[in-house]
Amino acid sequence: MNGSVQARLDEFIRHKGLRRTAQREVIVKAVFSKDEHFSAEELFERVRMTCANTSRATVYRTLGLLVEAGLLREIDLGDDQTTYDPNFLDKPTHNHLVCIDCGRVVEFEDAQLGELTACVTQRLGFKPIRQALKIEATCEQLRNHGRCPNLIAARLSGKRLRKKR
Amino acid sequence: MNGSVQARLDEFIRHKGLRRTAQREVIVKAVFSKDEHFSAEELFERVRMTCANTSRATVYRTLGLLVEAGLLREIDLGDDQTTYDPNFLDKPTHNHLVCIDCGRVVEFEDAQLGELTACVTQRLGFKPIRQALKIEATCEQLRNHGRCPNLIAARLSGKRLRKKR
DNA sequence: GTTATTGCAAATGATTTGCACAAGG
DNA sequence: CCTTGTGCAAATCATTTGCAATAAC
Repeated sequence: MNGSVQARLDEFIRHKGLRRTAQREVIVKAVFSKDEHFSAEELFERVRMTCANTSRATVYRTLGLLVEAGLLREIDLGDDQTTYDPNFLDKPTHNHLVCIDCGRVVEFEDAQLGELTACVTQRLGFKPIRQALKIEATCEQLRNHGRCPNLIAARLSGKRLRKKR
Repeated sequence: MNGSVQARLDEFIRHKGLRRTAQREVIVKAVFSKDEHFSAEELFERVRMTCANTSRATVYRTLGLLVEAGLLREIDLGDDQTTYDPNFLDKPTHNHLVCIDCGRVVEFEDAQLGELTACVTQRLGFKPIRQALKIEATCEQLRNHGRCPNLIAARLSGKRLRKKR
């Protein structure tokens, strides 16, 4: 899959008359090396481990490029920084549940949901392009027991804790 | 309705051992005088028309208070500033469609949607607290004719244009 | 050789905060 | 009075941008 991403980015780059660079390659690898959500700063740190000479500015610029190319999506988790989600290539229509207790993010897909929003959108006179559902919820495990080690969530993908300023 | 908001805020203020002030009253009036979405800056300007001596800081602080009291909701419209939505008292479960062409925001309610997300949430082992669905779409009118004076949208509420930086 | 790209540091812009003064209860 | 609220200006902090140097093609 990683390879396919590179290919699709190359295509995009060629199409727009842009250029392949070492930095972009490193950054793309870092972005798609995990299925975790991340912030620009976190990505910057991850990139720095591999390639010491890559600037924050280039990370930001490349993120913009990936989003424009449709390979990466910005999502809103309710905090002050933009979160990036690399999983839309695999699951183009997934949505997010955020645990208010621990901040864990659970991705889920639901076919009915897509149909429903398509319906609503057309009824209003529009053509649906994309949708984002964010559910905020509390963890049942936490209420019943002490902690929030939600097993289901652990099995699913996104599981990053986030701090509000 | 405006009166009821003041009453609910007073209750909240008393409960928390806070104080009623002229500024808070002015700001609350400005917030709930229209059903339009707004940014902190826009509200600040609106408040300034009535009451010249109210600072931006107080506007921000009061917005925080209203959100905490559950009278006002922050929503994400995809731009860089927080948008506030005063319509959740009347329509506690409404969601938003954003027209990509013109930035217009249309509010809509859908009972099925609520049931569906409640279902999904429980299936994942959580207790739903709140949800936010944002649909991004293009205007059919625009594609067929020249402009985007979508009649349906005009009839519904939120209709503020927003600028990306 | 052109033209896009990068790194750096400075700029931006929304939001927050420290503090001395004002005002609610 | 005692504590919370306010205005002001300065501080934050994520993100963007101008620019000279560097590297694709």
